[in-house]
Amino acid sequence: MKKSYDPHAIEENWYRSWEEKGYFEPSGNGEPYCIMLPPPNVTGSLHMGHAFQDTIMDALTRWQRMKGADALWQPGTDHAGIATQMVVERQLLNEGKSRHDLGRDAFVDAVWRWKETSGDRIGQQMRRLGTSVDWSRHRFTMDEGLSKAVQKEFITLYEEGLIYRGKRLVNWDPVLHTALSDLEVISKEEKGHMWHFRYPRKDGRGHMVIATTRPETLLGDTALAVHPDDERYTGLVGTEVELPLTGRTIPIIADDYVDPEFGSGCVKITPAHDFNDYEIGKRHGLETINILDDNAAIGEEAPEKYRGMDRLEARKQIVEDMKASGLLEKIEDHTLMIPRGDRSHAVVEPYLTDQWYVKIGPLAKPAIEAVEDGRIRFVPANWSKTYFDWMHRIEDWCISRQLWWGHRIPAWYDADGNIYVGADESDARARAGLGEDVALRQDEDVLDTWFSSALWPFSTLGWPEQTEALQRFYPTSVLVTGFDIIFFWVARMIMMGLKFMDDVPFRTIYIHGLIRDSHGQKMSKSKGNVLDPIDLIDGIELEPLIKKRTTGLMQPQMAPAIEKATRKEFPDGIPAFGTDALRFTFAALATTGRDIRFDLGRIEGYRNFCNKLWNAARFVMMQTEGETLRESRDPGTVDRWILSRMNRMVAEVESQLADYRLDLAAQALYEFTWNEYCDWYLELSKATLQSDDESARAATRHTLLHVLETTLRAMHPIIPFITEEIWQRVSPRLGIDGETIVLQPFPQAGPFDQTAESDVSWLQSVIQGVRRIRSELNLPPARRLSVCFQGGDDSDRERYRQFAEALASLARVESAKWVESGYDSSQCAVALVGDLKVLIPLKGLVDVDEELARLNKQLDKESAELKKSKGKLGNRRFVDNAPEAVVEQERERLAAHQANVEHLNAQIKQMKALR
RNA sequence: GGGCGAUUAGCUCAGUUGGGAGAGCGCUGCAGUCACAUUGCAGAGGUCACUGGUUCAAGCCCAGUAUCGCCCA
Repeated sequence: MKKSYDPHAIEENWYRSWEEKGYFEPSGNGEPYCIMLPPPNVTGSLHMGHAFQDTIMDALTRWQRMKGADALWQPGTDHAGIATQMVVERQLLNEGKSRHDLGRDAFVDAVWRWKETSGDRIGQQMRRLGTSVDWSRHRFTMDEGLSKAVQKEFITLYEEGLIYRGKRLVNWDPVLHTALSDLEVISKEEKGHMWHFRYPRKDGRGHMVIATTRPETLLGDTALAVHPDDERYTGLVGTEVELPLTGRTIPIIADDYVDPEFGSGCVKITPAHDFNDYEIGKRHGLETINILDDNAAIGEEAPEKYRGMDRLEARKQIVEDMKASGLLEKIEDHTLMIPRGDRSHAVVEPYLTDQWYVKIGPLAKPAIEAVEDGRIRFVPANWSKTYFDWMHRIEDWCISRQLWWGHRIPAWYDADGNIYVGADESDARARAGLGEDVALRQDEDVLDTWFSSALWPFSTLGWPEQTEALQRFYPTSVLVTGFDIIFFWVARMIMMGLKFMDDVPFRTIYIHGLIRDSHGQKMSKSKGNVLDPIDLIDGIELEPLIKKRTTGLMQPQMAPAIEKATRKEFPDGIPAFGTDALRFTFAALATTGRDIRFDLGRIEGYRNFCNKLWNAARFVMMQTEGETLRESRDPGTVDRWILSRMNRMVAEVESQLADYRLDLAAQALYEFTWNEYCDWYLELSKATLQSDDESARAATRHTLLHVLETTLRAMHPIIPFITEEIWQRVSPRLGIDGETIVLQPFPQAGPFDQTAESDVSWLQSVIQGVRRIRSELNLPPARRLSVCFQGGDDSDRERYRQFAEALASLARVESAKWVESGYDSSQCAVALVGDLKVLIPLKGLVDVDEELARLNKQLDKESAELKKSKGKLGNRRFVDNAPEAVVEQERERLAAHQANVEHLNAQIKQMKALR
């Protein structure tokens, strides 16, 4: 084995071998266990969020597979309607073409081609991460089978009256020319203005003042509204005002919606361009005048002067014109919420169009109940509140998108606009009993991508066919996802699962946090703070990293700032940490919090851990090469100790994984491996391996291998590569035949050995006592020391007999002897282990003052503890009320502190006498 | 305005039914042929945000305050 852990050398080939040999396919035996990969964008690439999530899913899947479950991790990709279409359109734009130049069919072909050529990039990256998905079952939302599922979904819901077509205000993206669902619109505060305008009263007796943030909508006003109880306007309701610049007059109406405290208490109503106004318009039977076109420029229904102007241009002109007419009262700075499309970042307009909707109420109700009654469980449980909060206020879902890339809506229209729905045109005719003579044209629009991914947990398993896989793996075991898509995706899968499969899509929803950068900032291309998981695995030099972060920016002017920040944060680039270190880091970061800061220090630490493991294995291999080993029938205390500690670790890992606490599982593995196996067992084994006791040597070798092999299996779900690499070398020495650790059984915790644990704990205390004295008195580590033991009982003597060699080797004790209670310890430093005093004769080795300082420090500590204990036990109510065990524990502590204080006082007195 | 969350060592975070506050990183000192310097040994470092309450006992339970964050309107 190489002297240092070199991830590159060992990760290279294992994945290919695992995949080729089909280890990741369900075995067909055992309890079904299934995780659905949340499908990434087919043309996307792996980011930190994916890598984090994949690590969690892989750890769970590998763990279950090793436990004998029939484990399926189902992979696939999503066609990501808008995002993908935008990418291809942008490419066309580089050639000076638009999708309209190509036409629909050619454009869709172009997207398919790009999907093929851009390749399965994310799949390749997932392989680098070691994800144990069953690639042979890979699915894509636009595959034939999944497209059939979408058609069935649409037709069924339509026929049950749960899908309808309606003219409604939608969020209109004027750049992408499509409707967006509420969730695709991001509202943020931006600086703007509040314009105060005068609308002249028709009776000529003054004017009404209204305030607006969007002057251009004036052209579409069809009323002014005041609060019915607002005394200022009581007599005016029902009268009319002139709508400036249009030659129209509009009524003043009364509606509760108006806040009389806000502004003048009078608001303009533009039903065609504002969601609230639309509702008011409906209540009062107001006309809706659509003044915009698809580009959000002023359209046909507006006064001729403004037609064709962009909305912002029109805004300027209207303000000018109002000013010129003396109708502009004032302009104030104002901060307001601006809605933007999450893909195009264009300001979204409320816009009146025909769209398809899912009537959500009947679907939401059972979906709420499924979580209420525990058929679905959120982990952490608190997320159910977020889910309920949203589900109780959910509104009908706009599912049509004015795009070309996606599942085309399976609806046809005749010349009169009647709707026919079916799997294809002839099916639609057949369902309606319509002859061939009636001409039909298909709806131009496609369905929201989430309309297909809502079916993911069963469409990937073959639905609507009743496949074996569907029978076996639905409902799936756990969904692993981020809280940011609880509404987008999770809720919709639950609704559709219950609707079409009559059962929940998953039993558990494990919600993990979002990975942020080391400063807590969200990682984003525009901020230039993204980390590529592959760069953490392979490493990257500073210059390529800067180039990567500054090319293809939406705002190229940010490049210098990004470069500067990158140079500062990664002056030497990013070293290669390897996949296992990255995965261990993700596991360790998988706490219950919602934000996760990713810091390079962390991954470096876990890379070091991998190196530690590597070198421990190297040591074990060196010690066992060509040697006999045999499992002892009567293992020594130290062997029994490490086995007991190992069993505790295994039990802990098992229970933490079952609780989705990968952080605590990782911690248990880390602590056991480093702080117990390496720091103590390996060190203790060195003495045994050099002893004359052949059978003890053989037993120790066996234990070294056995504990390592077991630990490797416990770690494998989190760090698959290094564990496989080492296991391949270690397992033959134990006579284990198996071609891979992937399919080995997960360890089961054996019994704990309390006696061995206490014995070794004693040994550790003695060693640490000696080491502390050595360190605090600046005695060189290499100097061998003589020690004397004083006090203690038979068990101390027995333990000393047992551990003399270990003590010699780990504490560098040259000789040790027992002395009587009357022994003059005035020239000794003392360590206390229970009733036992460990004396180190100093013979002028050390400064008396230093030793006194050391003793006084200890005395202060002990005195403080003693005082605490005394206080507690002196409290009648504590003694009376606390459980007996707690009181007893306190009494023991008191006694120990008491004794320690006495010993230390005596020692200090002797020391002082020497001065 | 509604909902959710956070506040613990210099930093990032664990802390289970209430019963002597922990880890990693960083910091200080010592250690260079021995599995590993990607290391070892030892150490320093805490008003558990604040106020009040419950309790024999509160980081943990309850009420309130402050600061910060996320989601929704």
